[in-house]
Amino acid sequence: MLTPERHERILEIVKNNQTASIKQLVDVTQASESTIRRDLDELERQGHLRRVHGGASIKQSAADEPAMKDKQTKLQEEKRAIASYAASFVKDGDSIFVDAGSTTYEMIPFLKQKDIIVVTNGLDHLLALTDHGIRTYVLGGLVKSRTGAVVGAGALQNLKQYRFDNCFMGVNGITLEDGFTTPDPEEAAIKQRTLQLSRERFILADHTKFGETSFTQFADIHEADIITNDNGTTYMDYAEKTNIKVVTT
Amino acid sequence: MLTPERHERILEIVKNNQTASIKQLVDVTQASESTIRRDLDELERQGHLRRVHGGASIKQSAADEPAMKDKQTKLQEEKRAIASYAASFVKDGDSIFVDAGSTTYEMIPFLKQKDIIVVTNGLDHLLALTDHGIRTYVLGGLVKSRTGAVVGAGALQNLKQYRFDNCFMGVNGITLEDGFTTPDPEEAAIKQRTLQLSRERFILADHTKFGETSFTQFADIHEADIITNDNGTTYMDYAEKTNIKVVTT
DNA sequence: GCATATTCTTTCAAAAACAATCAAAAAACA
DNA sequence: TGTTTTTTGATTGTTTTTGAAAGAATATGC
Repeated sequence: MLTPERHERILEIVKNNQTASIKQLVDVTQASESTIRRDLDELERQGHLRRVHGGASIKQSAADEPAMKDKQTKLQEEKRAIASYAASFVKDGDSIFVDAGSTTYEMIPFLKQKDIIVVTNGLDHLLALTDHGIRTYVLGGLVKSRTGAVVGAGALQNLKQYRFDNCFMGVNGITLEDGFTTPDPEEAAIKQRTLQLSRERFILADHTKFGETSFTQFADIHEADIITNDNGTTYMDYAEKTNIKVVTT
Repeated sequence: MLTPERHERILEIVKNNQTASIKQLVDVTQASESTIRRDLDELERQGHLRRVHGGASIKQSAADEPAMKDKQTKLQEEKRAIASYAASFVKDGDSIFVDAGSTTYEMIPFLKQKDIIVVTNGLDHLLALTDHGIRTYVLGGLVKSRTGAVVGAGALQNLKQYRFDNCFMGVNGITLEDGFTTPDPEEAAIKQRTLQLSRERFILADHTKFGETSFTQFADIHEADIITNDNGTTYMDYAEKTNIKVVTT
């Protein structure tokens, strides 16, 4: 059996059973343990599976335990609900800023019908926006490969030429004391400047963001409206200091 | 058994079984191992299969429709050869501009190893560049959904802050009289400005571009070097007016 | 927590496959 | 027919892959 064929078989077995032992794979492929081990190392290096003691298992990304996956999709649904609600604040003729990030990304399908101008610093957003036929401007500057966000001095400079009716922003942490926080200072700088240029300011946040604090603050709690959803939590504390819009899912 | 017949048989076997060993093919064709090896090398070179240790396997994701696709892939290979040659002009430490367009897109894999800064106005380029871990800046401005290119007054303004060691540009038409032409005036404006900001200027053009004229001229024939490939054509006329680099494929 | 049993990593040598070369055979050509 | 070119198969030394073995690391059972 040739190497690629063996790899195929291994991947197939692992995908079907979620997991496979070395012995099992030795039986199937008629190769030695050493060879199987080397194969598994190689396949892990290529990111096709995860090596575990005694064999291999699928990468959690594929199809994880129901519990964990459920949580993931649930959060996604939550984000979509928030995004849909957020999009309802956009009127025809508006110029809006859509920040990089997964929650704001969900807004894009809901913006399709509208006659608007969108500025974004998110790479993924760009493609989706133009795909939906939305008039889109991209912020110029350095592209961070990890987050796919445009940042840096050039981007800040570039921002100055724009004024927005609304801006929509993701966030990593929200507390009454520390306000809105995010891990990356460069992205924070963009957010901060954008807020200054917008008439209406919306922060999109699912329930996991409340009570958290991240590295860099980009605004006080009262400087933007929050759009979130009903998750059993009450946001009374926040309602005193800011305008918080809660959509029920 | 004649050579073409042997090739047919080999391809057939590989396609049916996903994979085939040298021994297996020796049995079927009654040819020697050396001959089979040579066949496999040849067939791989033609892109029909993938050579692996011990034999051959099908090219993953290969849906072969020879007729229609052939012309397409041939042009693609031509573009890749040109792109590879073009990339060889980039040195460590350079700041370069890579224009939107399919030919320049092919350059990206060849830029991977280099320590450079890339500015681009191509959306597809952006993703590929960051994926390859290249330090990338995007031009800010309006995104044209059809071509995925950033254009407009903002982009022109944005360009002013940069200076390039090299710029690499696609083109739609090249003639001695009309110089370099492209259909979209807005993209032409970007090209024109970029040329002014670059120390060395390269136009990448496969053989279909010569003798054509498109709507908007962005440079005279002598204002940039041409990188193209040998396609039986002689480019003597051009050599008198400009620096034309021909890579043989 | 300790002893036992697996499993892992590293190393090494054998086996298989490889690329390069060359001369014979076949085919093409004149 | 004789010459040239191309294709082929055998041979060589080299590289890659493989399986086995020994000691280290990890998991398991009590």
